Amino acid sequence: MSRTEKKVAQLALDNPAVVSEMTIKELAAASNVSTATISRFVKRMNYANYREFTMALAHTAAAMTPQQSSFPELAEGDSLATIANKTFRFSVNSLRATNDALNEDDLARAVLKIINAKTLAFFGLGGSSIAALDGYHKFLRTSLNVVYHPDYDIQLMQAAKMTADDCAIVISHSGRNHETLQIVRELTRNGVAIIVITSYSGSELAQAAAVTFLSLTDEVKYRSEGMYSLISQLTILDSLFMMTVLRISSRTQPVLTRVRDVIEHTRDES
Amino acid sequence: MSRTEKKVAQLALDNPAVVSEMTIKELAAASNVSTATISRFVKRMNYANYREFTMALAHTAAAMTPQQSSFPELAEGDSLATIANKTFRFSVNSLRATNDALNEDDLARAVLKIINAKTLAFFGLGGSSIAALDGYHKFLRTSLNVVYHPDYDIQLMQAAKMTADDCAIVISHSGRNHETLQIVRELTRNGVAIIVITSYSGSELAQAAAVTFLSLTDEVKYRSEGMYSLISQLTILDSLFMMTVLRISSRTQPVLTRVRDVIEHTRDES
DNA sequence: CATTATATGAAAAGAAGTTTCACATTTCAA
DNA sequence: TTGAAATGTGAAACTTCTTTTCATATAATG
Repeated sequence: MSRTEKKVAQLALDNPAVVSEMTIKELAAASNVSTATISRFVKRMNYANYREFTMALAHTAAAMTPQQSSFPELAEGDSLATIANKTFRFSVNSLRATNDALNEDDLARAVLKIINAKTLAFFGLGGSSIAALDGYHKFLRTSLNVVYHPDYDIQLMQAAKMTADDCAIVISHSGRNHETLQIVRELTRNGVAIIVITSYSGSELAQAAAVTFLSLTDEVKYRSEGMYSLISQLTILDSLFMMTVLRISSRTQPVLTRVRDVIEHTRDES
Repeated sequence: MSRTEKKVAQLALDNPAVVSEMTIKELAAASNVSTATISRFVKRMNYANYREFTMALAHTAAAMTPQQSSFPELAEGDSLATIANKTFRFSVNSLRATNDALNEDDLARAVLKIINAKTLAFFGLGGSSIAALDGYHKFLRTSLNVVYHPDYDIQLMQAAKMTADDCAIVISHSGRNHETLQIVRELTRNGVAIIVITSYSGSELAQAAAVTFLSLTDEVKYRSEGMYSLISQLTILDSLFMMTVLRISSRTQPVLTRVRDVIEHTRDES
């Protein structure tokens, strides 16, 4: 791409919303190149004509706008409905970010470890105990042998009992909680396959894991992250659960009934 | 609006995506009117020119598309990543539906009852115990006097102890669980203010409530709804929590430090 | 250093969109 | 019912926008 074309591209990428409204003349004037160059440029970019190009820009701009406005900081004059809206919006953004960070490879390895485990144990303390409890509750509905107890000492004892045939799902927002790390060291010593769900990939916890899933929030600074990562953690567990059930049932049953099977296994009347 | 203009409008509304890509000539041909008429028509619609009109169409088309594709049914050949994506998408849709069902009035009444309660107790059994636990965990961080115990018998005893000065948040997906209803009857007898989070507005549970919040999923038929309503329940609780903290701190502190305060109060290192 | 390839803008050519104007249709009052 | 005024419409002129051509400049290559 040549220098002049870069100027145009930069302008378009910087504020697609504005450029998408411009005529080719205006854009030419704004970027100090001729209309001819722009016309050629958009064709090089595989758009049929300038109009198609601006349409595409408008689309990306529309797709980006929610991102820009996706830091719903609670402001002074917010009504209750606004606070609720922002809370929901923030949850949605967290889910999106978490989803984007997932990859097929990790999922495949995690599911393999889960369905081959003699025992599947959940570990989580403090705020993360809720996610661990949810994971336990979900996987109870499968044929797997699952274990979870909210008490730290019992979790530690459970970790000590486990072997290389087992699988542990460890949840911790920060990845720095001492008790959680103690459990992980015990698990590592016993050669247990560890699947970690945390928000920080650099933590010691993430290092020890065979597979790490990141529960992200798209705005970390001004917020109590722990609150929003919970929802991401739950949905990661949910994904693992769905995949596991589909895989387990596929061993024994024709494919067509599998999805229905998931539903039956997960009916909840509470 | 004249007859010819209606033809154009109809065409544009029926498939905005297609029309937004058309030139004025093509649209003229497609709707059997002259280009002049269309040009006048878009001006009557308060668009500066035809180009602006097509842009607007493209926008509405873009806004409509995600709605159409928002029922991510798990299909036979789905890869693991696809299963995960659909799970996340479904969670997002559930949150959106739940958010849309909220209204300022209910929120205001709920927050009032919460901050004036001498004791705030959470009730939830089975799958909903997770949401109840999360609510308890969140509100522990406030100055309120909060109570929750996973055991049914203890929940029932707790309900028996409560008075008209207290507030109960009862969570149940179906709203039909017998034990939960037993608790609610006890609460009602004692005149306790009841806030209900459930997925079915018609349930007996919802009838007994002072305020009902609906945790919705936008596709009910083919799914295990309980799983997705959990995330909606959590975010409703989260909203209530945020509103409560902001309200409580506003009694004693200047407004500017409030938001910061929320963050401090909710830091979570687990 | 000459030669070829590539990039660029001015201007011509071609499309797209708008306005004008003449004619048709409808509305409304007599 | 009828004629005048108002409104709606398309063809064509006109304007504006976009693309292509062509001559020139710049960079790359042997």
